[in-house]
Amino acid sequence: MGRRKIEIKMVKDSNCRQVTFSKRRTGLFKKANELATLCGTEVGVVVFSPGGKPYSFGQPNVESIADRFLNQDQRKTTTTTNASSSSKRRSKSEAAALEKLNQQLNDCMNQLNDEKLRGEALDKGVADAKGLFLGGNNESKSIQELGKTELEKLKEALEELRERVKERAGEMEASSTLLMLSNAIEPPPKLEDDYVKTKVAKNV
Amino acid sequence: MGRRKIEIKMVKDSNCRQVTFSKRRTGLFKKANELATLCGTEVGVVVFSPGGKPYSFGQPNVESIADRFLNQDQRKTTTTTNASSSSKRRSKSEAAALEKLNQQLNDCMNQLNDEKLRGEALDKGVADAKGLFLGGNNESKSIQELGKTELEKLKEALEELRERVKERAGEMEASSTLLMLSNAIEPPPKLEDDYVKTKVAKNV
DNA sequence: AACTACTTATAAG
DNA sequence: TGTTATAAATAGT
Repeated sequence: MGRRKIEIKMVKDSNCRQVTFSKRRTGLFKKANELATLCGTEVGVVVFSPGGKPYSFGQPNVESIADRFLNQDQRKTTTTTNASSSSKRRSKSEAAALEKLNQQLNDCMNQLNDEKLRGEALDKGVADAKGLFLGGNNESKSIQELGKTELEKLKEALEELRERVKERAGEMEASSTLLMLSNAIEPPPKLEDDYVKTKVAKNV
Repeated sequence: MGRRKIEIKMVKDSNCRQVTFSKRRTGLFKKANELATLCGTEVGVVVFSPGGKPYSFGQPNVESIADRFLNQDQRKTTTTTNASSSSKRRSKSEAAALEKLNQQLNDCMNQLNDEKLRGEALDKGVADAKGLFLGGNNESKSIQELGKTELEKLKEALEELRERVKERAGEMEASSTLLMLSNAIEPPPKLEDDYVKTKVAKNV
């Protein structure tokens, strides 16, 4: 949200870090207040500055939030997010907290696994797509995998390309690429072939 | 930050309120996490939903934040803490286990986030690749984005395709697709064109 | 500390 | 739940 995108990593320069801390603490408290107001809920936030000084926001006040949270009723289901632990109240609830964290970790790892599998599938798809154009030695297979609708689209797209070639016959990459296409598929007469090679040489 | 500016007042419709709560709780926790990460500081947030359900975020965990805050902040309580503030007597091993789980969950969620971003990038890449082939009206731009090396590869790939066409002149999809290619780029004489259309009709 | 150009969050659909 | 137009937060100055 600033002049540039930043990575969410520890800010190295301690001066910048202090500035960032101030700005973002203000923003965080503002958000907390809006949430409490809009939804009529209790919200508590505690932050320690890089120098160790405590800052807090609370609706109605931090202490009551902390107490309510720490002493919360065991009947309720506590949902925690991210780097958090949960409920309190002697060892009984601690066991529950551990169990719940465990469950969250489990869920998270499952999701991570799913995402990884999806990523791999996409990698493969991208590789195939590249192969189809630039690629290797499985063209007919790939082409055969295209559906009829896709073949139609391909045809249309290439017809449009042909028009472009006409329009901009003397231009750069696009044109010479299409000449190459033409050359590769329907070898032109010898002289034409040489002409094409000359054109291509400019761009390759 | 939405389609319209809203007043920061209690949202009347309880359904909308619940939606707003969910979105903004997510946003608040994200901000809290960013602050903690960017500045290397401890941050704790506790929120109760309109239904009274507690949610929390904590770096490293809410309880330690709460304890640190309640025990250190002398401004409001001169007397030492009572029942509510003391989780110091939690056993060392439990604290360590909790901390470790928290760290694992944190790591896992960061990885998950990375994977999701990567997956989105790949999705976009695949979509672009499809557009390049089947696509719309930005062919020349896309082709111009190909580097010289890629143009070389494209040329080689297409030359190999031409060979295949020769070899398997009468065969199915691959061949007719290539005939379409040819047709699209270098329109054959009328009679040839009709022939091609007949061939294509079998497969489209 | 104030200013914006940009990113991010989110209200509405 | 996912999308999009717009408001808001904020990084660099």
